[in-house]
Amino acid sequence: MDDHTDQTRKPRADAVRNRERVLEAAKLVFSAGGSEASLEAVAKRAGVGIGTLYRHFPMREALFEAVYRREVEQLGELAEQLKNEKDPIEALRRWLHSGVAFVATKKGMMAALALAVQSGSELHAFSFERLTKAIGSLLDRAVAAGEMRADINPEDLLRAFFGMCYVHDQPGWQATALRLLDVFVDGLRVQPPGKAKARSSKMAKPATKRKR
Amino acid sequence: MDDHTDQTRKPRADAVRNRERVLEAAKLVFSAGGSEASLEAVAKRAGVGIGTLYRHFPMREALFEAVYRREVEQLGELAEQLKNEKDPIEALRRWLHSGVAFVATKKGMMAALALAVQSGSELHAFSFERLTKAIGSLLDRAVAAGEMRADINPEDLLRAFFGMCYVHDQPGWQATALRLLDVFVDGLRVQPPGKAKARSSKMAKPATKRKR
DNA sequence: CGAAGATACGGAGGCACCCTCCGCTTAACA
DNA sequence: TGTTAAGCGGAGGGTGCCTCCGTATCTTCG
Repeated sequence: MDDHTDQTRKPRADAVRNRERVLEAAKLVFSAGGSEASLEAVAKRAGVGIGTLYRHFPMREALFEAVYRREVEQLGELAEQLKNEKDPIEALRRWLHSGVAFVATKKGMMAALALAVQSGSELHAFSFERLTKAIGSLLDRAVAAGEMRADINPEDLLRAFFGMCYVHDQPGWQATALRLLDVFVDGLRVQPPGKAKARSSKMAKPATKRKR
Repeated sequence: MDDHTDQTRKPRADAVRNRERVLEAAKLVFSAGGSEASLEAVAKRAGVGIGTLYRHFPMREALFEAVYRREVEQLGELAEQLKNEKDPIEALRRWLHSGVAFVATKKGMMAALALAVQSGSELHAFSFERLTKAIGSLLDRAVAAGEMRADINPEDLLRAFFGMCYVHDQPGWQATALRLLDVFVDGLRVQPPGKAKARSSKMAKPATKRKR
Protein backbone atom coordinates (compact mmCIF):
# COMPACT_ATOMS: atom_id res chain seq x y z
CA MET A 1 0.00 0.00 0.00
CA ASP A 2 2.99 2.30 -0.33
CA ASP A 3 3.18 5.04 -2.85
CA HIS A 4 6.12 4.14 -4.98
CA THR A 5 7.31 0.69 -3.94
CA ASP A 6 6.43 -1.25 -7.10
CA GLN A 7 7.93 1.04 -9.66
CA THR A 8 4.81 2.95 -10.63
CA ARG A 9 5.42 5.97 -12.75
CA LYS A 10 3.52 9.06 -11.87
CA PRO A 11 0.50 9.18 -14.18
CA ARG A 12 0.96 11.55 -17.05
CA ALA A 13 -0.39 15.02 -16.55
CA ASP A 14 -2.16 15.18 -19.87
CA ALA A 15 -3.87 11.88 -19.23
CA VAL A 16 -5.29 13.14 -15.96
CA ARG A 17 -6.36 16.37 -17.56
CA ASN A 18 -8.05 14.68 -20.48
CA ARG A 19 -9.89 12.27 -18.27
CA GLU A 20 -11.23 15.19 -16.34
CA ARG A 21 -12.24 17.00 -19.50
CA VAL A 22 -14.12 14.01 -20.81
CA LEU A 23 -15.96 13.58 -17.54
CA GLU A 24 -17.04 17.18 -17.51
CA ALA A 25 -18.13 17.07 -21.13
CA ALA A 26 -20.02 13.83 -20.58
CA LYS A 27 -21.86 15.27 -17.64
CA LEU A 28 -23.05 18.19 -19.71
CA VAL A 29 -23.88 16.22 -22.82
CA PHE A 30 -25.77 13.49 -21.02
CA SER A 31 -27.57 15.97 -18.84
CA ALA A 32 -28.85 17.74 -21.90
CA GLY A 33 -29.33 15.03 -24.47
CA GLY A 34 -29.92 11.98 -22.34
CA SER A 35 -28.36 8.61 -22.92
CA GLU A 36 -28.97 8.90 -26.63
CA ALA A 37 -26.09 11.28 -27.08
CA SER A 38 -23.22 9.93 -29.12
CA LEU A 39 -19.88 9.37 -27.50
CA GLU A 40 -18.28 11.10 -30.42
CA ALA A 41 -20.20 14.21 -29.49
CA VAL A 42 -18.78 13.92 -25.99
CA ALA A 43 -15.27 13.57 -27.33
CA LYS A 44 -15.71 16.58 -29.56
CA ARG A 45 -17.05 18.67 -26.74
CA ALA A 46 -14.18 17.62 -24.53
CA GLY A 47 -11.76 18.54 -27.28
CA VAL A 48 -10.13 15.13 -27.39
CA GLY A 49 -9.99 12.37 -29.95
CA ILE A 50 -12.47 9.55 -29.86
CA GLY A 51 -9.64 7.17 -29.17
CA THR A 52 -8.74 9.00 -26.02
CA LEU A 53 -12.25 8.77 -24.75
CA TYR A 54 -12.35 5.05 -25.32
CA ARG A 55 -9.06 4.43 -23.60
CA HIS A 56 -10.26 6.09 -20.45
CA PHE A 57 -13.72 4.60 -20.60
CA PRO A 58 -13.59 1.39 -22.60
CA MET A 59 -17.32 0.89 -22.62
CA ARG A 60 -20.16 3.31 -22.82
CA GLU A 61 -21.27 2.12 -19.46
CA ALA A 62 -17.96 3.02 -17.86
CA LEU A 63 -18.51 6.65 -18.69
CA PHE A 64 -21.90 6.69 -17.07
CA GLU A 65 -20.40 5.06 -14.07
CA ALA A 66 -17.75 7.67 -13.59
CA VAL A 67 -20.09 10.58 -14.10
CA TYR A 68 -22.70 9.16 -11.82
CA ARG A 69 -20.28 8.27 -9.11
CA ARG A 70 -19.75 11.91 -8.26
CA GLU A 71 -23.42 12.61 -7.97
CA VAL A 72 -23.83 9.72 -5.60
CA GLU A 73 -21.03 11.07 -3.48
CA GLN A 74 -22.86 14.33 -3.09
CA LEU A 75 -26.05 12.65 -1.97
CA GLY A 76 -24.08 10.68 0.56
CA GLU A 77 -22.47 13.76 1.97
CA LEU A 78 -25.82 15.42 2.32
CA ALA A 79 -26.96 12.64 4.61
CA GLU A 80 -23.93 13.18 6.78
CA GLN A 81 -24.90 16.76 7.31
CA LEU A 82 -28.51 15.97 8.05
CA LYS A 83 -27.51 13.74 10.91
CA ASN A 84 -27.25 16.90 12.97
CA GLU A 85 -30.94 17.50 12.59
CA LYS A 86 -32.92 17.16 15.81
CA ASP A 87 -36.02 15.26 14.75
CA PRO A 88 -34.77 12.02 13.19
CA ILE A 89 -37.80 11.43 11.04
CA GLU A 90 -37.76 14.97 9.85
CA ALA A 91 -34.10 14.51 8.93
CA LEU A 92 -34.95 11.48 6.89
CA ARG A 93 -37.71 13.29 5.14
CA ARG A 94 -35.46 16.22 4.43
CA TRP A 95 -32.96 13.91 2.85
CA LEU A 96 -35.59 12.37 0.66
CA HIS A 97 -36.87 15.77 -0.35
CA SER A 98 -33.39 17.01 -1.10
CA GLY A 99 -32.84 13.91 -3.12
CA VAL A 100 -35.79 14.82 -5.29
CA ALA A 101 -34.43 18.27 -5.92
CA PHE A 102 -31.06 16.79 -6.69
CA VAL A 103 -32.43 14.29 -9.15
CA ALA A 104 -34.45 17.03 -10.76
CA THR A 105 -31.34 18.66 -12.15
CA LYS A 106 -30.21 15.46 -13.80
CA LYS A 107 -32.88 15.10 -16.42
CA GLY A 108 -31.70 12.70 -19.08
CA MET A 109 -29.05 11.29 -16.83
CA MET A 110 -31.59 9.24 -14.96
CA ALA A 111 -32.59 7.18 -17.96
CA ALA A 112 -29.02 6.42 -18.85
CA LEU A 113 -28.30 5.61 -15.29
CA ALA A 114 -31.22 3.30 -14.93
CA LEU A 115 -29.97 1.26 -17.84
CA ALA A 116 -26.46 1.20 -16.47
CA VAL A 117 -27.56 0.10 -13.04
CA GLN A 118 -29.79 -2.50 -14.56
CA SER A 119 -26.80 -4.27 -15.98
CA GLY A 120 -25.80 -5.23 -12.47
CA SER A 121 -22.46 -3.53 -12.78
CA GLU A 122 -20.14 -2.50 -10.06
CA LEU A 123 -21.66 0.94 -10.18
CA HIS A 124 -24.66 -0.54 -8.56
CA ALA A 125 -22.64 -2.00 -5.75
CA PHE A 126 -20.91 1.28 -5.13
CA SER A 127 -23.85 3.63 -5.21
CA PHE A 128 -26.11 1.23 -3.44
CA GLU A 129 -23.63 0.83 -0.65
CA ARG A 130 -22.86 4.51 -0.39
CA LEU A 131 -26.47 5.59 -0.29
CA THR A 132 -27.60 2.69 1.80
CA LYS A 133 -25.10 3.58 4.42
CA ALA A 134 -26.20 7.18 4.31
CA ILE A 135 -29.86 6.45 4.52
CA GLY A 136 -29.23 3.70 7.03
CA SER A 137 -27.75 6.04 9.54
CA LEU A 138 -30.74 8.32 9.29
CA LEU A 139 -33.05 5.37 9.58
CA ASP A 140 -31.32 3.86 12.57
CA ARG A 141 -31.54 7.08 14.44
CA ALA A 142 -35.26 7.26 13.92
CA VAL A 143 -35.78 3.66 14.92
CA ALA A 144 -33.60 4.04 17.98
CA ALA A 145 -35.71 7.01 18.99
CA GLY A 146 -38.74 4.75 18.86
CA GLU A 147 -40.40 6.84 16.21
CA MET A 148 -40.16 4.44 13.34
CA ARG A 149 -41.07 0.85 12.65
CA ALA A 150 -38.04 -1.40 12.52
CA ASP A 151 -39.05 -3.81 9.81
CA ILE A 152 -37.89 -1.77 6.84
CA ASN A 153 -34.25 -1.83 5.99
CA PRO A 154 -32.20 0.90 4.33
CA GLU A 155 -32.12 -0.94 1.02
CA ASP A 156 -35.88 -0.96 0.87
CA LEU A 157 -36.13 2.69 1.59
CA LEU A 158 -33.54 3.52 -0.99
CA ARG A 159 -35.38 1.54 -3.61
CA ALA A 160 -38.59 3.28 -2.78
CA PHE A 161 -36.91 6.64 -3.06
CA PHE A 162 -35.45 5.94 -6.44
CA GLY A 163 -38.66 4.48 -7.62
CA MET A 164 -40.63 7.54 -6.74
CA CYS A 165 -38.08 9.83 -8.25
CA TYR A 166 -37.94 7.84 -11.39
CA VAL A 167 -41.31 8.81 -12.70
CA HIS A 168 -40.48 12.25 -13.95
CA ASP A 169 -42.34 12.90 -17.15
CA GLN A 170 -44.72 15.73 -16.52
CA PRO A 171 -43.92 19.23 -15.33
CA GLY A 172 -45.30 18.73 -11.86
CA TRP A 173 -43.53 15.50 -11.09
CA GLN A 174 -41.47 16.96 -8.30
CA ALA A 175 -44.44 17.98 -6.22
CA THR A 176 -45.89 14.54 -6.75
CA ALA A 177 -42.72 12.80 -5.71
CA LEU A 178 -42.55 14.87 -2.57
CA ARG A 179 -46.10 14.01 -1.71
CA LEU A 180 -45.55 10.32 -2.34
CA LEU A 181 -42.50 10.34 -0.14
CA ASP A 182 -44.44 12.01 2.62
CA VAL A 183 -47.02 9.30 2.47
CA PHE A 184 -44.34 6.70 2.59
CA VAL A 185 -42.72 8.30 5.58
CA ASP A 186 -46.10 8.38 7.27
CA GLY A 187 -46.37 4.68 6.61
CA LEU A 188 -43.02 4.17 8.28
CA ARG A 189 -43.89 6.14 11.35
CA VAL A 190 -44.87 4.41 14.52
CA GLN A 191 -48.21 5.94 15.39
CA PRO A 192 -48.82 6.43 19.09
CA PRO A 193 -52.39 5.09 19.47
CA GLY A 194 -53.52 8.31 21.08
CA LYS A 195 -52.70 10.80 18.30
CA ALA A 196 -53.04 8.52 15.35
CA LYS A 197 -53.65 11.06 12.66
CA ALA A 198 -52.08 14.05 14.32
CA ARG A 199 -49.01 14.19 12.09
CA SER A 200 -51.11 14.42 9.00
CA SER A 201 -51.47 18.12 9.63
CA LYS A 202 -47.94 18.33 8.25
CA MET A 203 -49.27 17.69 4.79
CA ALA A 204 -50.61 21.14 4.25
CA LYS A 205 -51.89 20.93 0.71
CA PRO A 206 -54.39 18.29 -0.30
CA ALA A 207 -53.82 16.47 -3.57
CA THR A 208 -53.80 18.86 -6.52
CA LYS A 209 -56.99 18.04 -8.33
CA ARG A 210 -58.84 14.82 -7.86
CA LYS A 211 -59.22 13.75 -11.46
CA ARG A 212 -62.24 11.91 -12.89
CA MET B 1 -68.13 7.86 -37.31
CA ASP B 2 -69.74 5.36 -39.68
CA ASP B 3 -67.97 2.32 -40.97
CA HIS B 4 -67.82 2.83 -44.69
CA THR B 5 -69.01 6.35 -45.43
CA ASP B 6 -65.70 7.82 -46.63
CA GLN B 7 -64.74 5.18 -49.17
CA THR B 8 -62.33 3.17 -47.02
CA ARG B 9 -61.08 0.00 -48.57
CA LYS B 10 -60.97 -3.03 -46.37
CA PRO B 11 -57.42 -3.31 -45.01
CA ARG B 12 -55.34 -5.89 -46.77
CA ALA B 13 -55.24 -9.28 -45.16
CA ASP B 14 -51.49 -9.70 -45.40
CA ALA B 15 -50.93 -6.29 -43.87
CA VAL B 16 -52.98 -7.22 -40.85
CA ARG B 17 -51.26 -10.54 -40.55
CA ASN B 18 -47.81 -9.07 -40.81
CA ARG B 19 -48.53 -6.42 -38.26
CA GLU B 20 -49.61 -9.11 -35.89
CA ARG B 21 -46.51 -11.16 -36.57
CA VAL B 22 -44.22 -8.23 -35.93
CA LEU B 23 -45.95 -7.45 -32.67
CA GLU B 24 -45.61 -11.00 -31.47
CA ALA B 25 -41.96 -11.16 -32.48
CA ALA B 26 -41.22 -7.83 -30.86
CA LYS B 27 -42.78 -8.93 -27.62
CA LEU B 28 -40.56 -11.99 -27.50
CA VAL B 29 -37.39 -10.27 -28.61
CA PHE B 30 -37.73 -7.32 -26.28
CA SER B 31 -38.74 -9.53 -23.41
CA ALA B 32 -35.58 -11.52 -23.83
CA GLY B 33 -33.01 -9.05 -25.00
CA GLY B 34 -34.26 -5.80 -23.62
CA SER B 35 -34.46 -2.57 -25.52
CA GLU B 36 -31.01 -3.16 -26.96
CA ALA B 37 -32.30 -5.70 -29.43
CA SER B 38 -32.06 -4.64 -33.05
CA LEU B 39 -35.21 -4.03 -35.01
CA GLU B 40 -33.73 -6.07 -37.81
CA ALA B 41 -33.67 -9.01 -35.44
CA VAL B 42 -37.34 -8.46 -34.78
CA ALA B 43 -38.08 -8.35 -38.48
CA LYS B 44 -36.16 -11.52 -39.09
CA ARG B 45 -37.91 -13.31 -36.28
CA ALA B 46 -41.25 -12.16 -37.58
CA GLY B 47 -40.31 -13.40 -41.02
CA VAL B 48 -40.89 -10.06 -42.70
CA GLY B 49 -38.65 -7.55 -44.40
CA ILE B 50 -37.23 -4.65 -42.46
CA GLY B 51 -39.21 -2.31 -44.67
CA THR B 52 -42.45 -3.89 -43.60
CA LEU B 53 -41.60 -3.43 -39.98
CA TYR B 54 -40.86 0.22 -40.50
CA ARG B 55 -44.05 0.88 -42.40
CA HIS B 56 -46.16 -0.44 -39.58
CA PHE B 57 -44.08 1.16 -36.88
CA PRO B 58 -42.28 4.16 -38.30
CA MET B 59 -40.23 4.81 -35.22
CA ARG B 60 -38.67 2.46 -32.75
CA GLU B 61 -40.84 3.99 -30.12
CA ALA B 62 -44.01 3.13 -32.01
CA LEU B 63 -43.23 -0.55 -31.70
CA PHE B 64 -42.78 -0.31 -27.97
CA GLU B 65 -46.02 1.52 -27.77
CA ALA B 66 -47.99 -1.13 -29.56
CA VAL B 67 -46.48 -3.99 -27.62
CA TYR B 68 -46.93 -2.28 -24.32
CA ARG B 69 -50.48 -1.25 -25.03
CA ARG B 70 -51.66 -4.80 -24.72
CA GLU B 71 -49.99 -5.32 -21.41
CA VAL B 72 -51.65 -2.24 -20.05
CA GLU B 73 -55.00 -3.50 -21.20
CA GLN B 74 -54.52 -6.65 -19.20
CA LEU B 75 -53.69 -4.75 -16.03
CA GLY B 76 -56.79 -2.66 -16.53
CA GLU B 77 -58.99 -5.68 -16.88
CA LEU B 78 -57.55 -7.17 -13.73
CA ALA B 79 -58.75 -4.15 -11.78
CA GLU B 80 -62.24 -4.65 -13.12
CA GLN B 81 -62.32 -8.14 -11.73
CA LEU B 82 -60.95 -7.11 -8.36
CA LYS B 83 -63.81 -4.71 -7.86
CA ASN B 84 -65.83 -7.70 -6.72
CA GLU B 85 -63.53 -8.19 -3.76
CA LYS B 86 -65.16 -7.50 -0.40
CA ASP B 87 -62.51 -5.57 1.47
CA PRO B 88 -61.73 -2.52 -0.66
CA ILE B 89 -58.24 -1.97 0.67
CA GLU B 90 -57.41 -5.59 0.27
CA ALA B 91 -58.60 -5.36 -3.31
CA LEU B 92 -56.30 -2.46 -3.94
CA ARG B 93 -53.41 -4.29 -2.41
CA ARG B 94 -54.15 -7.36 -4.44
CA TRP B 95 -54.06 -5.29 -7.58
CA LEU B 96 -50.73 -3.82 -6.67
CA HIS B 97 -49.33 -7.22 -5.88
CA SER B 98 -50.65 -8.68 -9.09
CA GLY B 99 -49.11 -5.77 -10.87
CA VAL B 100 -45.73 -6.71 -9.50
CA ALA B 101 -46.08 -10.27 -10.68
CA PHE B 102 -47.17 -8.99 -14.04
CA VAL B 103 -44.25 -6.66 -14.40
CA ALA B 104 -41.93 -9.42 -13.32
CA THR B 105 -42.51 -11.30 -16.54
CA LYS B 106 -41.55 -8.32 -18.63
CA LYS B 107 -37.89 -8.07 -17.77
CA GLY B 108 -36.16 -5.98 -20.40
CA MET B 109 -39.41 -4.48 -21.54
CA MET B 110 -39.52 -2.16 -18.59
CA ALA B 111 -36.36 -0.34 -19.50
CA ALA B 112 -37.45 0.19 -23.05
CA LEU B 113 -40.79 1.28 -21.84
CA ALA B 114 -39.43 3.74 -19.40
CA LEU B 115 -37.58 5.48 -22.17
CA ALA B 116 -40.62 5.50 -24.38
CA VAL B 117 -42.87 6.93 -21.72
CA GLN B 118 -40.26 9.51 -20.92
CA SER B 119 -40.63 11.01 -24.34
CA GLY B 120 -44.08 12.19 -23.33
CA SER B 121 -45.69 10.31 -26.17
CA GLU B 122 -49.29 9.40 -26.58
CA LEU B 123 -48.54 6.05 -25.04
CA HIS B 124 -48.24 7.81 -21.78
CA ALA B 125 -51.63 9.39 -22.13
CA PHE B 126 -53.22 6.11 -22.99
CA SER B 127 -51.71 3.87 -20.36
CA PHE B 128 -51.87 6.50 -17.70
CA GLU B 129 -55.55 7.04 -18.34
CA ARG B 130 -56.35 3.38 -18.55
CA LEU B 131 -54.56 2.45 -15.38
CA THR B 132 -55.57 5.56 -13.55
CA LYS B 133 -59.17 4.76 -14.20
CA ALA B 134 -58.65 1.20 -13.03
CA ILE B 135 -56.82 2.14 -9.88
CA GLY B 136 -59.16 5.05 -9.30
CA SER B 137 -62.18 2.84 -8.99
CA LEU B 138 -60.46 0.68 -6.43
CA LEU B 139 -59.31 3.74 -4.56
CA ASP B 140 -62.70 5.41 -4.55
CA ARG B 141 -64.29 2.36 -3.11
CA ALA B 142 -61.84 2.29 -0.24
CA VAL B 143 -62.25 5.98 0.46
CA ALA B 144 -66.02 5.76 0.29
CA ALA B 145 -65.86 2.96 2.84
CA GLY B 146 -64.02 5.35 5.12
CA GLU B 147 -60.99 3.14 5.28
CA MET B 148 -58.59 5.28 3.37
CA ARG B 149 -57.35 8.83 3.47
CA ALA B 150 -58.77 10.91 0.66
CA ASP B 151 -55.87 13.15 -0.17
CA ILE B 152 -54.08 10.83 -2.56
CA ASN B 153 -55.34 10.66 -6.08
CA PRO B 154 -55.15 7.74 -8.47
CA GLU B 155 -52.34 9.29 -10.47
CA ASP B 156 -50.16 9.48 -7.39
CA LEU B 157 -50.80 5.90 -6.48
CA LEU B 158 -50.05 4.75 -9.98
CA ARG B 159 -46.77 6.58 -10.00
CA ALA B 160 -45.81 5.07 -6.71
CA PHE B 161 -46.65 1.64 -7.99
CA PHE B 162 -44.56 1.99 -11.10
CA GLY B 163 -41.76 3.50 -9.16
CA MET B 164 -41.57 0.61 -6.78
CA CYS B 165 -41.77 -1.90 -9.56
CA TYR B 166 -39.11 -0.16 -11.52
CA VAL B 167 -36.24 -1.08 -9.30
CA HIS B 168 -35.78 -4.64 -10.38
CA ASP B 169 -32.13 -5.48 -10.47
CA GLN B 170 -31.47 -8.17 -7.95
CA PRO B 171 -33.10 -11.61 -7.69
CA GLY B 172 -35.23 -10.75 -4.71
CA TRP B 173 -36.68 -7.55 -6.04
CA GLN B 174 -40.22 -8.86 -6.16
CA ALA B 175 -40.43 -9.59 -2.48
CA THR B 176 -39.02 -6.15 -1.83
CA ALA B 177 -41.53 -4.47 -4.08
CA LEU B 178 -44.37 -6.27 -2.37
CA ARG B 179 -43.13 -5.21 1.00
CA LEU B 180 -42.73 -1.62 -0.08
CA LEU B 181 -46.22 -1.57 -1.47
CA ASP B 182 -47.57 -2.94 1.78
CA VAL B 183 -45.92 -0.13 3.65
CA PHE B 184 -47.36 2.34 1.26
CA VAL B 185 -50.83 0.93 1.62
CA ASP B 186 -50.44 1.11 5.39
CA GLY B 187 -49.58 4.74 4.95
CA LEU B 188 -52.77 5.26 3.00
CA ARG B 189 -54.98 3.55 5.55
CA VAL B 190 -57.05 5.59 7.93
CA GLN B 191 -56.05 4.28 11.32
CA PRO B 192 -58.83 4.14 13.87
CA PRO B 193 -57.16 5.66 16.93
CA GLY B 194 -58.04 2.63 19.03
CA LYS B 195 -56.27 -0.09 17.03
CA ALA B 196 -53.55 1.98 15.52
CA LYS B 197 -51.02 -0.73 14.83
CA ALA B 198 -53.42 -3.66 14.63
CA ARG B 199 -53.24 -4.04 10.86
CA SER B 200 -49.53 -4.46 10.96
CA SER B 201 -50.05 -8.08 11.84
CA LYS B 202 -50.89 -8.52 8.18
CA MET B 203 -47.23 -8.17 7.35
CA ALA B 204 -46.33 -11.65 8.41
CA LYS B 205 -42.65 -11.73 7.55
CA PRO B 206 -40.27 -9.15 8.93
CA ALA B 207 -37.74 -7.63 6.60
CA THR B 208 -35.40 -10.27 5.23
CA LYS B 209 -32.12 -9.39 6.86
CA ARG B 210 -31.41 -6.06 8.40
CA LYS B 211 -28.08 -5.30 6.80
CA ARG B 212 -25.26 -3.52 8.60
C1' DC C 1 -63.75 -14.63 -63.26
C1' DG C 2 -60.37 -11.34 -64.80
C1' DA C 3 -58.56 -6.75 -65.28
C1' DA C 4 -57.35 -2.43 -63.00
C1' DG C 5 -55.78 0.00 -59.39
C1' DA C 6 -54.55 0.48 -54.80
C1' DT C 7 -51.74 -1.20 -51.19
C1' DA C 8 -48.10 -3.63 -49.10
C1' DC C 9 -43.69 -6.18 -49.47
C1' DG C 10 -38.70 -6.63 -49.35
C1' DG C 11 -34.15 -5.48 -49.17
C1' DA C 12 -30.46 -2.58 -51.26
C1' DG C 13 -28.17 1.50 -49.92
C1' DG C 14 -26.90 5.89 -47.58
C1' DC C 15 -25.84 7.43 -43.13
C1' DA C 16 -24.46 7.71 -38.25
C1' DC C 17 -22.37 5.77 -34.71
C1' DC C 18 -19.58 2.12 -32.31
C1' DC C 19 -15.18 0.57 -31.26
C1' DT C 20 -10.29 -0.97 -32.55
C1' DC C 21 -5.79 -0.38 -33.96
C1' DC C 22 -1.43 1.68 -34.76
C1' DG C 23 1.94 5.30 -36.11
C1' DC C 24 3.08 9.65 -34.02
C1' DT C 25 3.58 12.80 -29.90
C1' DT C 26 4.74 14.02 -25.37
C1' DA C 27 5.53 13.63 -20.58
C1' DA C 28 8.37 11.26 -16.89
C1' DC C 29 12.69 9.69 -15.35
C1' DA C 30 17.78 9.33 -15.26
C1' DT D 1 19.22 16.02 -22.85
C1' DG D 2 18.26 11.24 -24.23
C1' DT D 3 15.56 7.20 -23.52
C1' DT D 4 11.39 5.05 -23.06
C1' DA D 5 6.86 4.09 -21.96
C1' DA D 6 2.41 6.08 -21.78
C1' DG D 7 -0.93 8.60 -24.19
C1' DC D 8 -2.95 10.81 -28.31
C1' DG D 9 -5.78 11.06 -32.44
C1' DG D 10 -8.46 9.67 -36.09
C1' DA D 11 -8.81 6.49 -40.07
C1' DG D 12 -11.48 2.49 -40.97
C1' DG D 13 -14.15 -1.90 -40.62
C1' DG D 14 -18.48 -3.32 -38.80
C1' DT D 15 -23.34 -2.95 -37.37
C1' DG D 16 -27.77 -1.15 -37.00
C1' DC D 17 -31.10 2.64 -38.32
C1' DC D 18 -34.16 4.19 -41.61
C1' DT D 19 -35.62 5.46 -46.56
C1' DC D 20 -36.94 4.57 -51.08
C1' DC D 21 -38.79 2.35 -54.94
C1' DG D 22 -39.44 -1.57 -58.21
C1' DT D 23 -42.15 -5.67 -57.67
C1' DA D 24 -45.77 -8.69 -55.80
C1' DT D 25 -50.25 -9.27 -53.92
C1' DC D 26 -54.77 -8.18 -52.48
C1' DT D 27 -59.35 -5.82 -53.13
C1' DT D 28 -62.77 -4.16 -55.99
C1' DC D 29 -65.62 -3.71 -59.82
C1' DG D 30 -67.26 -4.84 -64.42
